[in-house]
Amino acid sequence: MLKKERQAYILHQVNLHNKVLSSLLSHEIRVSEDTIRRDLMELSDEGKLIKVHGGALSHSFNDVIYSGLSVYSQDQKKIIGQKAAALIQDGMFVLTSGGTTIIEMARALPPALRATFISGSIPAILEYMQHPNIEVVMIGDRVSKNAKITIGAEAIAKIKNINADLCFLGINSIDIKRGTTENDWEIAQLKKIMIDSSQKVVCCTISEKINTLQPIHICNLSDIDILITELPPDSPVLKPYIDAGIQVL
Amino acid sequence: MLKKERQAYILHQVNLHNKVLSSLLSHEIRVSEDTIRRDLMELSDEGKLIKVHGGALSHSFNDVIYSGLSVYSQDQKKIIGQKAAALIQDGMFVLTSGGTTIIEMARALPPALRATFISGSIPAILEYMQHPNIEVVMIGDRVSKNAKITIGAEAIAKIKNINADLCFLGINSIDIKRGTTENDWEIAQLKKIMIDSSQKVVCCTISEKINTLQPIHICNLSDIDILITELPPDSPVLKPYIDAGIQVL
DNA sequence: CATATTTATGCGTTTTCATGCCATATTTAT
DNA sequence: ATAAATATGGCATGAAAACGCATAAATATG
Repeated sequence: MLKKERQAYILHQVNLHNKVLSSLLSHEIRVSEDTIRRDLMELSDEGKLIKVHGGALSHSFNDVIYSGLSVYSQDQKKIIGQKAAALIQDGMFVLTSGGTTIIEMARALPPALRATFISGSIPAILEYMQHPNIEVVMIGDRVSKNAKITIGAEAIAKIKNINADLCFLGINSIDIKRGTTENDWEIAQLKKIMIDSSQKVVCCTISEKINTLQPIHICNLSDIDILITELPPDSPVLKPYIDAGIQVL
Repeated sequence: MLKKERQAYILHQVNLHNKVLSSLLSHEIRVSEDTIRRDLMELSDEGKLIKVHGGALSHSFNDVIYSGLSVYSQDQKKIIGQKAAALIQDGMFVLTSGGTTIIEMARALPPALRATFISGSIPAILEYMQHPNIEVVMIGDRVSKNAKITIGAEAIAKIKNINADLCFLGINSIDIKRGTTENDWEIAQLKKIMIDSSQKVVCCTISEKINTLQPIHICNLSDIDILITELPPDSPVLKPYIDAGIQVL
């Protein structure tokens, strides 16, 4: 069998099944795995497939995943994300909302971390999926196209059954008197339940949302354990929250 | 034998078999391999074939096998997507698996369509979310990073409670004897349940996957109502499936 | 017709290519 | 953490190609 023939066959298989395994091909074509690997390498160099450990993937296969997410990462949110990620330890069950700060948290997770992340937010789930070692659980229900999160009775019931170690909420408003507030009723319900279902509640927000209000109440300051912003904890604007018994990072 | 004769013979062989081996030709025509090589070189210079190490290939070989497939199969899938999308009517509840054909179906949905789509496939959900009028429901559970789909007991239980009008399955193997098969156990389970939970079952696949087998059984042909490929329904390869009582589009 | 000249072919030698094998990293899964 | 699978780079080997050269047949030339 000619080299080109073999490569054509491989390419055919890749396009057919979206993936090939070196070991399988080697056995099938009866050449050494070295040869297969060299072939895959060449085809990969020519851009005809994507080489991965153990075999190769078709290009169209991998395209799918990178489609939906183009969050412009602000430095402030990156800082918040890093502080938040540092709280998570191996083995934890972590419940999270959606939002850009949460996405940044997901990106800041150390690769070695082994934990379970539970969320109804599709962008968040997409980020968690990139991580090599964390277990990802999606809360199902009706999908809100705006918020890109699953909402509804089903989702709420599901979250109620969870007992998480940590809950990360990206919030849009926090106020010393009224606590955190929302402008979407369904999402407010979800966040309330998430708070109830977690041992510790962490709120993440950029500082400009501090001392702002929205119509729908989520929780009081007393329900919040940790508040994360991009500011250093001794910033004056955070003082009232520390005084209210919240740990500020 | 004259040189021209020899070259004509070689060319004939190339066009007939899509490939020739220098060694074989040399033996066949009883000239030295050098001569064959020189012939191949000349023919290659004239653009009549493609010289490779060990022999030569016909042009059509490269055209068909190489450049064709990746783009071609995308087009094929678009055709499938359109046929599939045409089956859906306002008000329907539609259960779908993941896979590239399903994605194309999602893209082919008419903007005015009002229906409810239920799936555990994240790429599929992302597509459905782009649509202005359809309701999207996500099946929750553990996320399989490979398949980008939610899998597990929870997901299965959820699907069991659904009674959908239509079920679209992107399948990787269908065979006249064994029906449809899978190589992932969890996904096979999901597909089985989806079939049980739907009035009508539609299988979508490019024709290359017809009459192929994989290890895990999903369902028999009798469970399938409609089969969609990129081929016209009267293609010979589809005949056995029509005879088996499947509606082929 | 004798003899250059071109063309086609084969042969040996040297290079290059394709492939397998192995020892050692690296990655992945358990 | 550990075992299994996979990757990497070097090396050996046989097969194919390239190159130069010799030869012989075909063709041209005076």
